[in-house]
Amino acid sequence: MLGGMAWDTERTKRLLLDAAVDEFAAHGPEGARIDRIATAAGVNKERIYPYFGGKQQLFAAVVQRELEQLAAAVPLEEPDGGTVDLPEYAGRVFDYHLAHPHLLRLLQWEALCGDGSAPVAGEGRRAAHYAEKVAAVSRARRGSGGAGDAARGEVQLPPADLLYAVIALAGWQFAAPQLARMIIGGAVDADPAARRAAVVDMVRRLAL
Amino acid sequence: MLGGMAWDTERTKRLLLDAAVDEFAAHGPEGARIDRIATAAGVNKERIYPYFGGKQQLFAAVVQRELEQLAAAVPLEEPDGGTVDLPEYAGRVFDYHLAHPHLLRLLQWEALCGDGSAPVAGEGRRAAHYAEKVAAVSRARRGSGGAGDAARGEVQLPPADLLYAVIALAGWQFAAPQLARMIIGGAVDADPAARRAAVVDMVRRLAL
DNA sequence: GGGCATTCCAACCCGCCGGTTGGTGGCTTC
DNA sequence: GAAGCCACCAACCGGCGGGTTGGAATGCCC
Repeated sequence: MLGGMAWDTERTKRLLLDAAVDEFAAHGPEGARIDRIATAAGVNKERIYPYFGGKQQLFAAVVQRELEQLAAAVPLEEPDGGTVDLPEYAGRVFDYHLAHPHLLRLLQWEALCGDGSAPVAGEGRRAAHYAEKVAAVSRARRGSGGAGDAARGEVQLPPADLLYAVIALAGWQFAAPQLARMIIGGAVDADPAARRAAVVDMVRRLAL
Repeated sequence: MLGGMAWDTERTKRLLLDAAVDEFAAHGPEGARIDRIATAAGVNKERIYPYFGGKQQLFAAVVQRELEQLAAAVPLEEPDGGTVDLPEYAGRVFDYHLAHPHLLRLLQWEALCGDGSAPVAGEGRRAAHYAEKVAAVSRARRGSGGAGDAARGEVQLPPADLLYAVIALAGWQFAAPQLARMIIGGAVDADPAARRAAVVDMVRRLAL
């Protein structure tokens, strides 16, 4: 039609996926409406079925693509040459969630709708990804362990717990904004920089 | 009929609420089915409308009741005279989530289904409740602030941030079990005591 | 016994929504 | 031009599910 360029099936699929990300993130696999996705994409809804098979498969495709984009946007190795600043990393995780609120919502829908104990799609790859991050944290901390803290009788937190804390502290206020709003007083949207600074500060204290 | 005791409207309402908790926690306000709730309660579904008004109101009633139960079961102030042990409080929050997985799921559904910025049902009371907790934390810390930490140039974390951290650290592994499983290696179910200890330890470090 | 409220049962209405189908026209390839 | 795929449009189907209604049984109060 007005877009003119027919014959580009990849573009059609991409338009559908783009619209589906918004719709699924907003309403979840149950509440999402096929018609809304098609309308938002500027594509007829029937196109979904030859390309993806149905609503559930479209949701799976959306989650998969978002995870791939995450893996591409957040590389394992630090680009600046190997030094790992964990509090700053927490800040970047916060930034990512702030800029891409879809991902966490999709993961929450996945957690809520799926069986809690059953492995999710692509769990193997994703677990390996996190194991790599834990290893990176462990590597980075081995050198930076201050003797002063050791003198205080403190034992460092296990790297996995630390990574868990980073993700929880950075992510919780996006996952449960109504709680964060009621506790903090202002929403995340009110002053993102302050929230980011708080997360960075908390991780800094934990990483001692 | 078989229950015999008709005429006990409170009992009927309670039966409906009990069944609704399970149904809503499992499927959310959209995916929940009125018929399933009524059947599980052993009550006819029409009873819902005179008592609660509809599906959404029933969901709100369920959330409210569960929150009241949490507040009653996990007080912040020690009953033995007002001392506040924040790490231990985090541990008790963890215990509560472990024993009552419904609550956090309900809050997640609420967060996902509701408009992110619009106030949720009963937000005023709930916000006041959290403000009270923040005040208690603030009161408790004023005395315990170690001079040693001040000598190190450390400023204490704001009480609200601290309470936020407690709730986030204790709750995240129940809210996103698949992430926790992939990061930590074992699920929460595998070794709850270890996870609890980790949460308590992290809060202890933050509360310094 | 006569009102009145509560509950059960059993349909029923109606809108929504996932998915399908048939027809038309355009673009590409041969 | 003929064949074939791609996309649009429009209508349609069928089931599901929230919510409603009417009728009958039962217990409470006067």
